[in-house]
Amino acid sequence: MARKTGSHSEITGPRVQAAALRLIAQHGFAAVSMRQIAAEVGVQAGALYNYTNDKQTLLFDLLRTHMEHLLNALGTLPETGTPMARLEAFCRFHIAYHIERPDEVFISYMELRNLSADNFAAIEALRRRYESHLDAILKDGQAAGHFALDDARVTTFAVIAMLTGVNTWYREDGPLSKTDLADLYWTLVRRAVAA
Amino acid sequence: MARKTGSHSEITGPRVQAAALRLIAQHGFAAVSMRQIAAEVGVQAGALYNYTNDKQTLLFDLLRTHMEHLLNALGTLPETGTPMARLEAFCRFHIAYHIERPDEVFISYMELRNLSADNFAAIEALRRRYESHLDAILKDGQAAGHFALDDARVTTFAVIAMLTGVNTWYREDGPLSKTDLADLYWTLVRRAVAA
DNA sequence: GTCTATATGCTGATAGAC
DNA sequence: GTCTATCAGCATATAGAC
Repeated sequence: MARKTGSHSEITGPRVQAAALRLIAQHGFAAVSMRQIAAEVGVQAGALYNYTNDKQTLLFDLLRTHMEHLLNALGTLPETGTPMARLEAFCRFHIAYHIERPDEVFISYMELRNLSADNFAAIEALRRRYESHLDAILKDGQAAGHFALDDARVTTFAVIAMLTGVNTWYREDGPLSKTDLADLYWTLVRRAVAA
Repeated sequence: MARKTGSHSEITGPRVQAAALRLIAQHGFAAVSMRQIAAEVGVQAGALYNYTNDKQTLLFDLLRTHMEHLLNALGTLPETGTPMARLEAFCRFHIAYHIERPDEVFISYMELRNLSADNFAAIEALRRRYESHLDAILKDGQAAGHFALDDARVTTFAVIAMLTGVNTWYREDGPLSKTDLADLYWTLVRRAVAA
């Protein structure tokens, strides 16, 4: 299998994504230059444009890929069971996924401002799909009398904000195991919504 | 009272702060240039350096001022009453203050990355002082048997994240009044912590 | 206190050699 | 697919006139 001239790697594309993700999470999109990303990968800046049309597209692809992975993973959760069981599964999933991918989560909240209008709309649509999953669970549980909610939509925002907040303080080398963590948050959510 | 030569305003300093706040909240610190801030104020870029040593200091002063105002306002809350009453007062205060100053809150979370190490440490210390206020209420209520908390520290993080999340979706021209909003969040918090 | 002018360096992106 | 070289523009910050 002949390589093309000058190719030193079969996987430069993913390495560009990984470098961009790490650097943008650390310094912010506007503060990171294409040259910095190239240096992290070990190529010259011009070579990056074999893998992205421009810097904006690079950011958009990072966010879109993250949201699609998140939605795919969400899709593997069982859709049967009581609303309470489904809510617990969602909460544990959300925490586990977010702890596992802090950089992706971080830039998906922090860099929305730096998306073009079209790209922003696309990411927001994916985010709404994710939130609507929780919203549906809450409304089902409300209708079945398992939950006592004054406003399901607000509860969705509140629960997601609370759970996502773990990324601002949780450290894997700290005193709490991931199971402890999920148990603590689940207890808070359960008590907040239970009838 | 003689003005100095070329002075066109007694309040350029505050106007610089306000312009920087608005632009940074909208576009991000690294994406906003001193020229943009100057244009918003109506002066040339060089004139900004009469009011700040450099761009970094401008950001730091915005965040420090916000945190100090927040702590001062927090200090006006009554420190007497049951832990439940103090918790309710804190929650309503936090939501009201954050809704009232969305730009300041936004940059205080988003631009921490762009602070120098020393400046970051200073802002983090102020933030910890704020969080410790809620932590103290939770621990008092726990000790008095009014709250049932598995972990007061985690509950502090969870409650603050949940309440701060209002800024990501709440709009004053939407269907919910500020009172409705505070009532909804307070209900969630109360049920999550009550014994 | 604000202006103009400038020093110095970095930016995103492209062209063409290999 | 990666390199080098380059374009045209904008960045922060400062100096000195007024």
